[in-house]
Amino acid sequence: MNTASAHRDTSVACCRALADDTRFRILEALVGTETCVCELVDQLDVAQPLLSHHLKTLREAGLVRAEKRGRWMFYSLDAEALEETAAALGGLARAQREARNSLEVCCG
Amino acid sequence: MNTASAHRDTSVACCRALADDTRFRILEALVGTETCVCELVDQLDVAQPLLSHHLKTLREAGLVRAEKRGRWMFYSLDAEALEETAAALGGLARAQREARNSLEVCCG
DNA sequence: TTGATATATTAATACTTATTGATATATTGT
DNA sequence: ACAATATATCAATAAGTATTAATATATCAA
Repeated sequence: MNTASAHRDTSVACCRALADDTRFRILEALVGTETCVCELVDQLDVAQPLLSHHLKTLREAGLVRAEKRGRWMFYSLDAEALEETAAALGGLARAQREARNSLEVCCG
Repeated sequence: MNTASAHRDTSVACCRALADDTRFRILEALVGTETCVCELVDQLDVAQPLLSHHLKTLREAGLVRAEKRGRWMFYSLDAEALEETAAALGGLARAQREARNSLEVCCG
């Protein structure tokens, strides 16, 4: 496994975690706040076991962190993973823009 | 449907299209070149019907454009959709960074 | 200790999507 | 017209994932 495909794996994994409406709403709800699951249940109107499941997916993708305090589990957004994914997509876009003048074409 | 959820829909749809290794490799292969399907078959070692299927997914997400010339169909990267998705993710990350000082916590 | 609360896990089901092989359509060259 | 090439579509299957209900685990309050 080379570096390029390792980076691709990371980006694809993050995009997969982001590719669900419920999970994206969770991330939006977590911006700027440490939030427990019961609060998310109220805010997002999603069943608790389903939330735990999606939060696990997000945690495995590195997009959120979890910290247990008392009987609550507090989730927070990890900006770094988001930034890396954004940079990967932005990098592709930029490379495309820069190459636009010298577009190769195959199969003449 | 309000603006916020419409934007979310767009981001989620793009992420879903990006959430597959084969499709991500297609996008990388398309950077700076207009490429036909047969060329992608060679470069990526993916079966032709599968490629057509994934290209359709990417086109529906707005990530690639298709143009028929002769018997070939040329695909190219659409930087705009990538930029919009990158901006959406980057925006979440930035909002999180900016709010870090004043982190709310629920459930005392 | 007992009951209540918060979260995670498990099992079952439904749904979506990736993949493959076969075939249809369109275009070009002979 | 015919054969060859390029691409798309279709049908079938396999694999993955979202969702729900039930249950387990952990913590706190009384």
